Amino acid sequence: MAITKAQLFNKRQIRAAEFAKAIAHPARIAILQILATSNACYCGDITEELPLAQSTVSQHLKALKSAGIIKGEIEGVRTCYCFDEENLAEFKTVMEAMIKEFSIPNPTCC
Amino acid sequence: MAITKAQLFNKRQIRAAEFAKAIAHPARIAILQILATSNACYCGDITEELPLAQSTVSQHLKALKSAGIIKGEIEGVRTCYCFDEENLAEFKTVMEAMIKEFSIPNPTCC
DNA sequence: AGAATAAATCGTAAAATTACGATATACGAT
DNA sequence: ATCGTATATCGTAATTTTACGATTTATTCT
Repeated sequence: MAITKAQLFNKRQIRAAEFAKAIAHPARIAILQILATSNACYCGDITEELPLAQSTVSQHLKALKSAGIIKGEIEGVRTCYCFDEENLAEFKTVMEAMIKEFSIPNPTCC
Repeated sequence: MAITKAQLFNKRQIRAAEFAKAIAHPARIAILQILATSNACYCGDITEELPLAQSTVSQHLKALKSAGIIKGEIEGVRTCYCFDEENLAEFKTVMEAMIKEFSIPNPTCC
């Protein structure tokens, strides 16, 4: 983009956007669902359940980890991915706060 | 991107990702907060409250409208933007369902 | 009809995202 | 030490996003 003005928004807005961006792709939602509902937690197992290449899944996992939604525990040659419960709580708080905020009916307009 | 495989994910995943993408930018979250808490609802008024050009705000409004989170009612020379309550309910449902889904502790791993 | 105003769209450029295959890295087993 | 396996990273290409100013469109007012 021509100019980046993200720094002109507040931290809450930036964090919420970050979380939203993390789940702004069907593949990442699918990965999170796999983590939540199946017992797959290795990149390889997750890749098997998805129509994507291993490198692509690894990339998506990295994105989820960067946002803090998941964490990766190295287990020898592989990495076990699972939800980062602490940050997941923050995710919930941020998202629910936003949902709540948007639900305030504005009486002055429309 | 080289190949698009979005069609290989299910509708719920795609819809959730769409909603998430809509709020995946601080400016769009700020716009929604302005809509929710101030009585600004015209592109011009919203632009005044943000460090962005009118055309940029208009673009963000379009993205929010495309996702269905807001709607625009033409009022003569201007357009009054407000939440699309029906879709906002869907947004809430989808997001809350996802949050809930991710909260199921996986007993088999990590 | 013409001027003023608000919003949308166009054109453009920079950056980010997404995907893949190929390669590198890291670890366990032999 | 070497081999095999799992994951991460690199390199690349296509697409999308983001931003801006300039222009167009649409409507109201004079």
